[in-house]
Amino acid sequence: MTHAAKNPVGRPREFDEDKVLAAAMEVFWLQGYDSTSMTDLLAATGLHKGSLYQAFGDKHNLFIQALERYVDEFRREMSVAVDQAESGLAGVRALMHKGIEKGCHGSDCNAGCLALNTLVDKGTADAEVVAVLTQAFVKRMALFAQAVARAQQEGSLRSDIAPEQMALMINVMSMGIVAILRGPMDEQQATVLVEDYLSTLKAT
Amino acid sequence: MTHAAKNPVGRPREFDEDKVLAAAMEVFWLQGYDSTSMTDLLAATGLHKGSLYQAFGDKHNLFIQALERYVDEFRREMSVAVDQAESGLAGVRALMHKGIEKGCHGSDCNAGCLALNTLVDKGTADAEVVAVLTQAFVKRMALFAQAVARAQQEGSLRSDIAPEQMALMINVMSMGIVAILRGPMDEQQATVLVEDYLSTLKAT
DNA sequence: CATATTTATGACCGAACGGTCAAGAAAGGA
DNA sequence: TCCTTTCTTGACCGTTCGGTCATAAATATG
Repeated sequence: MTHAAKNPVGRPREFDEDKVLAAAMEVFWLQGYDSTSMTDLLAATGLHKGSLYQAFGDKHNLFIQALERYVDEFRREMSVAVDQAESGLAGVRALMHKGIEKGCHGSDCNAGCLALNTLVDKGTADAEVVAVLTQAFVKRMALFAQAVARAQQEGSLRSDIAPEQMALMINVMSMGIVAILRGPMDEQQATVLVEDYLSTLKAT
Repeated sequence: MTHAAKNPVGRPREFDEDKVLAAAMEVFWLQGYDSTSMTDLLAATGLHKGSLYQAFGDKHNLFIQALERYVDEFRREMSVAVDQAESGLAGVRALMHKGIEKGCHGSDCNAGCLALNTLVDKGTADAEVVAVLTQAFVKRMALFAQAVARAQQEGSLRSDIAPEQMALMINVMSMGIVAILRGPMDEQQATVLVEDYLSTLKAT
């Protein structure tokens, strides 16, 4: 029975919840969960301690919300990219490029992917994180599988591997690329790698 | 001028340095650097605070040594695996399997790879970590490239991609697999994925 | 205006952190 | 035996951590 009240009683918020969440997400993204202190978050959001806790709960809660925001935004971007593609193959390529682009976020261009960073960092230890990430993974897989299936129907990708399986493979390769972007590989090399990889998937 | 003295002056160590390092490595592996407290390390090693600090320096120093131990051991295992292989293709397969096996270490079978975990966690922020990991990466690449080159010469892997580039690609795929082993994928699925992937690399 | 309700502010808290160090114990050398 | 050196033990330290809460301020309602 919680309908959004238009004129809520009490002192109104002085901050934009989503802007705060975006700022928190950014910090978690760049620094990781453990390395991000409440002090960092307060500085980034501009809020004071009480306000942050009252609005978002504790640090872990805030992180979960920031992570959800991230995966939603990411999926939306990927969805747009694949929808704009003029072919299945172009869609697959766009998805992989979007991942690289996302991983090359920020000034140092090696922040990586918050979802992947979190997965590798926390593994299966954190149940709430697992829930968010698995759901995100399923949706992401659907995007990949759809693009792959289309490309196979168009005859541009080989058909000797089931679309779901190929989608998984491509997804995993994407994750590998994004992971290594954190270290010894740059964006350009990653792009080359994508093309090399796609060449192994093309129909003969 | 530091030749190892056979009868060093002073009270002798009561612990095996390498055993302690192995224990510390294990904890860092399972929990990650930030989530591992000195208390955890003391419990795992059985040492007391002063001894640990006196023998290994501070936490970061201990971690670097543990990481070095890890990558050395890993590389040795990979080297053995590839040397035992009866063909180039078998070597490549063995390398990928070794990575999975390593990633499925421990009871929960999802500890991942300490090197990869560290790369994703720290990125380029920690200079000493970067140094260790880049050197390890180079050596690892050499192993992969050698196996790939052999397989290409034997005609079992396609030759339209330069061995170094294909080695990089395989390496990245391996990393992706190990990364996702931390989450929604199990060892068996990973093995299937390896075969699917190798099928895309085989010479036609 | 009075009251109820919500938010803003920042002082404050206990716990845990990484790290230090003084005192005692165990060895070799003189 | 006594001294020097190294290692062991664990008490101790200052800092930072995540988190709480009392108070003040701002709005809607009556």
